[in-house]
Amino acid sequence: MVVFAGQGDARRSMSLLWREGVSPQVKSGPKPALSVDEIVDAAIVIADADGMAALSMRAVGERLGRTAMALYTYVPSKAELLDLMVDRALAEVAREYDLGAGWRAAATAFAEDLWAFYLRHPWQLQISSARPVLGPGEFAVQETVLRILFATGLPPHRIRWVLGSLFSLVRGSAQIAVEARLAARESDVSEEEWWYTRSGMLTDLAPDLAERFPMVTKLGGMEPDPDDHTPYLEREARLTFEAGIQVLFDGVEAAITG
Amino acid sequence: MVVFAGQGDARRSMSLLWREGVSPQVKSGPKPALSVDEIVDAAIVIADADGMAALSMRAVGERLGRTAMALYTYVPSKAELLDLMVDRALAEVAREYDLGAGWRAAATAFAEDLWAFYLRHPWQLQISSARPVLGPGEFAVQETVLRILFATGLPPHRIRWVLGSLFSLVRGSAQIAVEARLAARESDVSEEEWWYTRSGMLTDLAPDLAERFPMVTKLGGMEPDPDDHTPYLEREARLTFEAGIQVLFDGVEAAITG
DNA sequence: CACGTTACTTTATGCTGTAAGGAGTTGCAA
DNA sequence: TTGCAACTCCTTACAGCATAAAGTAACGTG
Repeated sequence: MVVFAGQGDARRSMSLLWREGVSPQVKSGPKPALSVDEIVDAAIVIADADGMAALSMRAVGERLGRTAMALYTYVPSKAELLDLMVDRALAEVAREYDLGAGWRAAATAFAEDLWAFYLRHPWQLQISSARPVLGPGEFAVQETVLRILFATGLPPHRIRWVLGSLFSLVRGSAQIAVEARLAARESDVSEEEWWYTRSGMLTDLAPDLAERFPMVTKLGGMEPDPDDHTPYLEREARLTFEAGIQVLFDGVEAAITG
Repeated sequence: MVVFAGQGDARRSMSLLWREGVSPQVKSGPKPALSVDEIVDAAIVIADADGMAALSMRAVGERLGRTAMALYTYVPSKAELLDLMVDRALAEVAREYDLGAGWRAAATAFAEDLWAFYLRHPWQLQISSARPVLGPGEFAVQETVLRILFATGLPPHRIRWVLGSLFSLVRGSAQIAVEARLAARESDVSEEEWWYTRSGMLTDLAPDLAERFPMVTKLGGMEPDPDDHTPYLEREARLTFEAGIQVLFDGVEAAITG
């Protein structure tokens, strides 16, 4: 199910997000052996490697040689930890795109990087983007893409939907690619096996499939490319991504000239 | 976190999905007081009303006056129940679209209906579309949209990415709208309050925001429309949806003539 | 050296999905 | 008619989850 970021206690969450360069006040008591950053990093490592389902407070604690409860000294709750994960990961997205070759080249490069980012951090796609985290990482990404999009010369109200569509297309197609991988691993069944088994059962259970759904049949299924051993769904997702942003950018060009 | 459909035992799941018109064999033992359909319907009601987080086997059982374990007589596990929910809900999507006014009008109407469907059943967006359920409902929806898209005259390999982009755009924008609502309810904070609180804290924590992120500032935030009291994010999502599919369909037209 | 503050642990609570086993009901065969 | 197998449904139990509450140990400052 979807995880909502931005659900924890607002003030605590936000001050953790924007804690950049806060002078560590001298305090009594034992020295903290951990740090928020260490915890967030550990959580990201777990989520990257084993998926969101494996991300428990116990797991993060264990990875740092602590109990789950030890984390609560640093982080108010799991919700805030998720916020911090999201924003910290976003910080690694590139910020500088050369606009010398035009906005379209830069926008395409950005979309590529964002796609790669989601493949590196699949769990990002499982976190709702409706309630933004409003951390420095997220702002930086927005700033980056907006600098490119404003180079089109379009007014803000147009930029907004371009932004929305761009993220929808990248997230949507990346999700297919990512979940194809995740699902394969979670169920210990490769994509090929899965499809093979399922289509066999389908012809058993609904032998009239081709007549009932002629268009689906006409579209055809996986035709493996002997030269490309990327799993089918992932390749399909990739093609959708490329074609999708092309069409979007064509639309932007039309809006500019029209 | 994302829920994977299609993860349960393949054979059992598929035969439940395609059980249409299976003759109920005479069996010994007490008459079943429930049915798979009743269970699936109850689960959908719960998910519609209270969200995926509230959908537990105990909750479904309770709604039917049974214990959680009673459900396991009808359904092998929660994973299969999710498959059945997905496919059954999809069955309510309209199937007949008039192609008399051209593919574009029909495709737009379909996109509208799909958007409305996701707003009616927000939990659908929380289920991965990477591993399709392969049930009759899903096939019917695919058949419906493909009948429209094949009316463009484009070859299958082009239809595929149009299909993918269409679903990405609809799902992506619907997700924003839907999660804006969900998050508001889950946190007992209205969208306006949430934004107000957050932006207040932002100016406290990062007073140089406007200088650091000039483009974000330039894009502007929520400008409430005095005539339209739809929440901001939902309105924004709606605009993205409309503009997104327009651009997509423009691209399709270009592909046809070009 | 005592005391307050802080880091961290243990224990406990109420959720979750579901395995295991038992009770009760029904239809068919002997 | 009786016995039995098949079936529905229940209770109990378990592991794993987030996290509240309370306790212990370490540390800096008075």
